[in-house]
Amino acid sequence: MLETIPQSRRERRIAARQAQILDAAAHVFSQKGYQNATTKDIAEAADVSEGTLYNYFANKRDLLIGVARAYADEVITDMETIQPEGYEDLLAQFMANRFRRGRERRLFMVFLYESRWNEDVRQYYVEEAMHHIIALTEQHIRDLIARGVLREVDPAIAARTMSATIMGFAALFELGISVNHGSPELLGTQVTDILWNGLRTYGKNGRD
Amino acid sequence: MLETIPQSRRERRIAARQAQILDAAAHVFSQKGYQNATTKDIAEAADVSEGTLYNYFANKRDLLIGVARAYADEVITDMETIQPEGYEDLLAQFMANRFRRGRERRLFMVFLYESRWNEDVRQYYVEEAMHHIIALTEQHIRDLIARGVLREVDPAIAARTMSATIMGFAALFELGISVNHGSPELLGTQVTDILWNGLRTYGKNGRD
Amino acid sequence: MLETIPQSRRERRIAARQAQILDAAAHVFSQKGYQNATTKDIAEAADVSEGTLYNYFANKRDLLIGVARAYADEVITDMETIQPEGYEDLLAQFMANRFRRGRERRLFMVFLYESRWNEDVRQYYVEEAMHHIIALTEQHIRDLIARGVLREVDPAIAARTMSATIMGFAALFELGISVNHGSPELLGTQVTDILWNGLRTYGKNGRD
Amino acid sequence: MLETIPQSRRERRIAARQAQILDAAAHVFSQKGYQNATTKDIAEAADVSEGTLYNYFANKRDLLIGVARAYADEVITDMETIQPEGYEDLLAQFMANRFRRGRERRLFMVFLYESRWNEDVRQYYVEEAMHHIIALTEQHIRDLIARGVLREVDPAIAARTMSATIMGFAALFELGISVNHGSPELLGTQVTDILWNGLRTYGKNGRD
DNA sequence: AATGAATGAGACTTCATTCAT
DNA sequence: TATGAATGAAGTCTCATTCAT
Repeated sequence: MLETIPQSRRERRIAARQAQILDAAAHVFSQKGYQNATTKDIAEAADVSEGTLYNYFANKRDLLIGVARAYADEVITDMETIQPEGYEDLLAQFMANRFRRGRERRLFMVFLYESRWNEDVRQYYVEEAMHHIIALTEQHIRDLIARGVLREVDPAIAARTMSATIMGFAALFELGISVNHGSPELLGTQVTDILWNGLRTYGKNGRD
Repeated sequence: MLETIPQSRRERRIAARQAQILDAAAHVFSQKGYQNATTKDIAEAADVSEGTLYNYFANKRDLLIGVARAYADEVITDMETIQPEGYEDLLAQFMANRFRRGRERRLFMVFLYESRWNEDVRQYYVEEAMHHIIALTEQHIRDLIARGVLREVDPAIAARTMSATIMGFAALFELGISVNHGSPELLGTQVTDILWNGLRTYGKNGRD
Repeated sequence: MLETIPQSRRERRIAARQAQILDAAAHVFSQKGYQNATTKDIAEAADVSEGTLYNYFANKRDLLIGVARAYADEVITDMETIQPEGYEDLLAQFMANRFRRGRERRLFMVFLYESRWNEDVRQYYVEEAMHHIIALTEQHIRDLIARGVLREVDPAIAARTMSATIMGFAALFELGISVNHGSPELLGTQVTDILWNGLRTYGKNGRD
Repeated sequence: MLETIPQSRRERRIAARQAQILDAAAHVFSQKGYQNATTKDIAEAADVSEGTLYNYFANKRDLLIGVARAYADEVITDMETIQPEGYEDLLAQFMANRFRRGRERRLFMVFLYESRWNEDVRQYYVEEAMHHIIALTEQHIRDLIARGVLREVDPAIAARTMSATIMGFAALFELGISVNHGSPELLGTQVTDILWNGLRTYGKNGRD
């Protein structure tokens, strides 16, 4: 809630240092996961000493929470800036934005996993980011149904199905399981096609 | 008769003890994840000493591999015993079988995550189980397309979409994100409905 | 002091089993040293179970002592059977007998080392075998001096010098430090030549 | 000036701490041998925590190598500083320098033994130190033969005989086998006398 | 008497965290 | 504020020894 621009030079320096450390932590976590990452790794990546980490974050877990929070903010912003006209390729755009970069996919996996053992990660990542995304998606779907674009599915179910499919594909990508001849973008289009056909009405957008 | 069932009392005792330890390990891993689980935890859950673990498994990683292998076998058997007549609710049945129990869902998440850091888990779980499942699904879809039940989607894409959606829902469940008024079975049905509609043809099974 | 021939079949069987285990232990100790050798190694080499070892020997240390005692007996017997006429090549013969086989050299090193940490090994190997050998050598030297063959060195010093040189060469051999063009036998001859020249008188055997 | 002496205070502190730990390790290894020594022992002797050991050495084996290397350096320096005029009592001086202190003798035994199981100890101690010593000795002997002081023995054999005798005496000392009425210095003189007589010519230095 | 699975003490090692400089 | 050496709790793993079969 203190999301204002830091006034003093001191505050700006602190914020910059925090961001520098968080970025390093995100990098290391995405490469090694939370447990395998050492504070030494993170300090080296951030080009500070280990001791300095503890001047900005209470402990290693706090670093993970910081990364999760930043990631959640980014996801929400990303989601909200997708233009309403793009309803049909909502998934495609979101997938492209989120999972084009391996680092984002891997971080996503880390949060997904660690939120089971870490209440705060769950708080920041799951509660805030994912619920937010799902709520937005649900609203979109509700609108589309009202406008007759989509058939009358349960919007809650539909929104969760979309999220689940996206998450699942991120995992498949990370596991190296994917169609060999498809780029991320092409894949996104094809997946969207299937889900979209599962959801839409068949008056105006009949099969070709 | 001589192949599958251990002959001597000694061999039976060893197999039983191995199973006992693997079961304990599966339990602990599903509760704590791999890294948070200690060999002490597992030994206590198996009601043996820590040293005994090492009479049956080379190291902690080997325990995880053992659990993954057993899980993979189970998944494949499960998949193969689903009756062909149940094509339409293939997903529903599989989801119900696999993810009705929280322990299975949680183990699935553990394997999904650990396979990134552990080549053997990837080998046993991803390579053998998931590829197998996807291949089977792909074949089912191919058949259904040939019989005109499904429209002409790319079977590879479709099979992966199904897997991704199932995996994603397992994750959502674990995260506590799901429709509050739905049982796993009802959920499965609804999800299936969406995907099914995204895949089927619209001649005989047109919308009502 | 019970060095009689076992009467009953039972006693003979016990003695045979003990010998079998001791031989295995000697083999393993010579290959791996005492600390690196495991009771499992020894049991496998002896083709018995680990438990059986403990029916014949109180503990692992007791196995080492048993091997040391047997080795000491052998050394003493060996030493005593060298013919008196062979005075001049006493060293050569003894070196050849003792250290021709790598196993003997390596066991020697093991006893030498372990006797520092193990009072019983010191007792059986050092006290009994080495003191015996040195005493015998000393007596030989005393005789040779009395007969005018050797010059009037201190027999105690001379005997210890001989032992030290032999031991040292065994070590050099094990370390792989030796003259590349010499066989053990040739080496023995040359070493003997040097020591012998250091000890003998120069009336009848003057330099040529 | 910039090479041998650490510049900064930090580097000096690190070097001092390393030396402190190595000294403690040398002490413990000489008392207990390598295998019997625990990292706990060494940490206590160095008056640091066990964890601190691992800030300076990768593992226990690395500590042994560090001690061996320091010892080897010391031996070589020692050997090289013995004055050429002292040819005749080369052994006596070297023995006195090396083995007057029990700790040196015991460490020597530890390296001798452990180099069989530890490639790096062999590298640092045997390859570098012992080969060096033997080569130097061989050269000395070669010179003495050329100058007619020693008779025409094989210099390689003679050098190895000297080394072997010294090593053997170190072992005898450790085993408590030695002439009871002799000091190390007197012993050294007597041993030298024997070897010397075994090597020298008999023109100018004939027996009296 | 023989077996070998079970035991558990204790070894080595890692690493998040602290704190003197 | 920054540093990074020191810490020590806690983890994994080994292996001599025991004991029920």
